[in-house]
Amino acid sequence: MEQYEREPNTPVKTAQTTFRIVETLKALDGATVTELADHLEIAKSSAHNYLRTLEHEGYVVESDGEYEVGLRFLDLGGYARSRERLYDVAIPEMERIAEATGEYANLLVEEHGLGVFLARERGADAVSLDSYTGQSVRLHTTALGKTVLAYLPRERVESIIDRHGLPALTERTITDRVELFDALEEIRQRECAYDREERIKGLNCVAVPILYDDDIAGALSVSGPVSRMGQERIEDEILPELRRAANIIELNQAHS
Amino acid sequence: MEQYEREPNTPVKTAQTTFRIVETLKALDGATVTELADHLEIAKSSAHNYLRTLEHEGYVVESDGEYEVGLRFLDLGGYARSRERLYDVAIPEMERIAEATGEYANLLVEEHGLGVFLARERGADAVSLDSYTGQSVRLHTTALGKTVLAYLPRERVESIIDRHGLPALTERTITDRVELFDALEEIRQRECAYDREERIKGLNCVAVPILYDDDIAGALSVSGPVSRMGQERIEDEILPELRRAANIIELNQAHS
DNA sequence: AACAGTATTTCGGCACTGCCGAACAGTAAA
DNA sequence: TTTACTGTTCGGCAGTGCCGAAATACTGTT
Repeated sequence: MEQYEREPNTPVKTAQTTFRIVETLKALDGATVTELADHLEIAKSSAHNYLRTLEHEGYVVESDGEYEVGLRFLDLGGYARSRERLYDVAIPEMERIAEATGEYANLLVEEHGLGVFLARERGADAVSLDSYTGQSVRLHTTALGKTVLAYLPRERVESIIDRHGLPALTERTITDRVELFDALEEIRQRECAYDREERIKGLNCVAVPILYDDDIAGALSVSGPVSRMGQERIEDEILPELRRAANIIELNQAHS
Repeated sequence: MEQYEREPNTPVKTAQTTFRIVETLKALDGATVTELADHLEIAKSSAHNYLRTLEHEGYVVESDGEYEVGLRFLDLGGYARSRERLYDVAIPEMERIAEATGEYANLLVEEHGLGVFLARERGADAVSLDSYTGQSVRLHTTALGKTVLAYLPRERVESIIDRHGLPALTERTITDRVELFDALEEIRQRECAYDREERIKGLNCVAVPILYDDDIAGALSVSGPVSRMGQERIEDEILPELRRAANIIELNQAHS
C-alpha cells in the first residue's frame, strides 16, 4: 500500500514558520513588522528577525516598512516548471486554441493534492481575471481539477479530500463528498468536465484530460465569460479543439 | 545616505539553511538525502529532517528517493509577478515584437541586484534555449541587465558589483570594473545595449530601457542566434520595433 | 535464501539559537 | 514638548536544530 501522506517525524519548525511568514505576506498583500507579528501572534522582534533575514536572502522585498513577497520565488518556480515536460509540449497547442477561440486556454497539473496552473494562453477576446500563472487552487473547484480527480485512483482522491477538505468558493461549488464522486463518474463517461461558476462568478470552463500511459498527466481547458460559453459553442467549437490538442499533446509526450 | 544593504542583526540561521537546501536541490537538479548532506556538509539526519518538512509543506516533491524543487514556488513567484504592473502593460507589446521579428522578446527587471526575467514571448522562428521565465541572472552578463545598470545611480551599481562580483560566463563577458562603466556610458549615449555572446555562446541580444519618471523600470530586448542578428537587421528592423514598444509601455504605466 | 552493501530513518543528548519581553530609538502627529 | 505609534536592539531562558551512532529498509548478488 502506497502512502500519500508522510508526516515528518522531527519537523524543522523554523522552516515551517519561515514559509508561514511568506504565505502570510502573500495573503495580506504585503505587511509591516507589527502587522505580521499581530497576524501570526509572534513577538515583534521575531517577525523582525525573520523579515530581515528573508530580505537579505533576496526572497522578500521591503519598501518603506512594507515587506512583500519577492520575485526571487519566480526563479525557483520557473525552474520547477521548466522541468515539467508537459509544459513544453502543451504550449504550442495552447496557443492554437487561444487563437482559434479567442478565450483563455489553461493547463493544470496536480501536486500535493492541489492544482497548479502551469500555463495560461490568452486569446484575443479573453477577459483578464484575477488569476495568474502558477496559482494553486483546490482541485474540486475547477473543471481542470475535477478532470484530474476523475482519473486519479479513488483512494488517492479520498486522501486529498481528507487533507484539503471541500471548501466552497461560490454557492455552486461542490461541497459534498458523494456529490463529488458522482460528478467524477460523469466526467469519466463524458470525457470532459464543466465548471459553471463554481470557482468564480460569471466564469465558465470546459476541460479535457491529458493522459500519459493511462495515468493522468494534467488537464487542458478553455475558460470564458458565461455569455460566450453556451452549450452549443462548447460542443461544436471548443470541445473538438480541446480534444484534438489533448490528443497531439499525449502523442508528443515521449514514452521514455 | 540611503543604504542598499542591510545585514540582519540576528539572522534566523535555520531560515537561511532552508533556502540553501532548496537552492541546492535546484543546482543539483534533484538530489537524494545523502547527496544533499554531502554537498552541504551537514549530517544526513539533518538533511532528512529538512527535506521531509519541506515536502510536507508542499515546497519539495519526492519520487523514489529523489527530492526536487516543487511547483508550489510557482504560486509565490506568479503572485509576486502579478503585482508588477510593468508585466501587464508590457505583455501585449512583447507579443507584437515576437510576431514581427520571429525571435524571442524578453522583459527584465532588477531586484536585489539581480536581473529577473519577468516574461519571454516566443516568436515563430525562435530557437528554444535553456532559459526560463523567472530566471535570475547577473546583470552584467546580459544586454538587458547592462541597460538597467546604465540607468541606475553609480553608487548603486558599485554596491551591486561589491555584492555579486563580475563573474564570467563566456570568454566575452565583461569582468573588469572600469570596462563595465565604460560600456554603461556608451549604453546611455546609444540608448540601447548589445550582448554579443556574453552570456550564452551563439546568442546575440539588443535591449532598450523602459523608464518610469526618470527611473529605470526595466529593460526590453530581442534575442536570437548570431546568424540572424546582424548589425543591419538590428538597426533597421529590431531597434525601431523595440523603441516603439518601450515608448508605448512607458506611456501606459499610469503615473499614480 | 542468506548475504553484503547501499540507502534512509530513528533515537538520545548537548549546544546552540530561536523566542520572548522589556528597553531603546526614531518618526509623526497633537 | 508630549504622546503614541512604529521599528530596532538586547539579554536570558527554553526549546530545538544538530550531530553521531544505531536501527531499519532496500537493493542486487552469490
